[in-house]
Amino acid sequence: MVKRKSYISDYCPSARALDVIGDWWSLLIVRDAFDGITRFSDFQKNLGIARNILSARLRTLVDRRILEVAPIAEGGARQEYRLTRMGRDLFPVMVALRHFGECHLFAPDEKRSRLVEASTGKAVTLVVTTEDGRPVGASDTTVLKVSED
Amino acid sequence: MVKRKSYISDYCPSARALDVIGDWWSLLIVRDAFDGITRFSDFQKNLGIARNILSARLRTLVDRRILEVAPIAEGGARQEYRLTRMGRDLFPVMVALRHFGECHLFAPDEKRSRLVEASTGKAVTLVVTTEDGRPVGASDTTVLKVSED
DNA sequence: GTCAAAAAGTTTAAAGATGCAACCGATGAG
DNA sequence: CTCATCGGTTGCATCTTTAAACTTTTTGAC
Repeated sequence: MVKRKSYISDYCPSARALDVIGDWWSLLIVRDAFDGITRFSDFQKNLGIARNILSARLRTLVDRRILEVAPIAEGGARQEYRLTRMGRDLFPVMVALRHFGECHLFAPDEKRSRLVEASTGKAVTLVVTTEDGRPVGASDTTVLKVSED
Repeated sequence: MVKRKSYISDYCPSARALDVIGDWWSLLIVRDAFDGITRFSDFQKNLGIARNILSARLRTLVDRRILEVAPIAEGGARQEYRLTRMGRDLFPVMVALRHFGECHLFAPDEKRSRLVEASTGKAVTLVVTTEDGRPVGASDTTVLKVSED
């Protein structure tokens, strides 16, 4: 979609992820999809995005298997956009962004929406851990360059 | 930086976060900063970004308190860009993106870089949990619209 | 100390992306 | 049958990004 130097994303998983959902609108569309929005015009109204751009973004998100299109069930021939399995796997990314926003981008007394567990109403957050479950911070970690799996 | 309808990010923490680091280059710069890069020309070489854009992005990242500028220690008058406390708090976002990339954007046998705990070499990952530590998935959660803190 | 090269930008013109409004064909409501 | 709505597409004006040239300090080599 956007023409860029692709050598950046050769080996780095974060860069490849950004290649897929790194432009301004894509993640907002995904956020709305997590909120249950499925229709073209609902995305459009909610985001205030230009229609041609929304159309292009939805197309590339479908191409990249983040969303899938299906005809709406009840009789009609209209379509709806839903997150694929892969799209739903962006959930931690959304939670991480939300958490960052909550911590740093709101005045203490400012109104905001909150993400909670549906059954208990408890706040949802996230932790970075090693594979055996111990929490780690940025400074405890290092990136191994280009290793075989 | 980019002119957008700002009513999108009125109350949603994810949208505000995207407002700050949601454009293509900013998160890549932050990723490099996590990798220890501090100098203008190192960012430029590593990313292949146009210099004027890098200059603009660094400036806005500094304005938004993600990065800070300081003169380089050893005698010189050159500057270096470092993550602030707030910038380091983007770590979970980077890990989430990296994890998504690793799971979905590489062929099984393809070479890639990996994020590990420095002291043990164990893989680093992340979990979405409730405040009391139980893991939850996207479908277990719901967003409460605009609530007072 | 001098000269050359690199660092860290700024400027400018062309190419590409985005936003806006108008238009269009297919449904669906009455 | 007629009209409004949905889900787009097309064309045009505007804004952004890029690439490449040009400054101005700062290093480094001799």
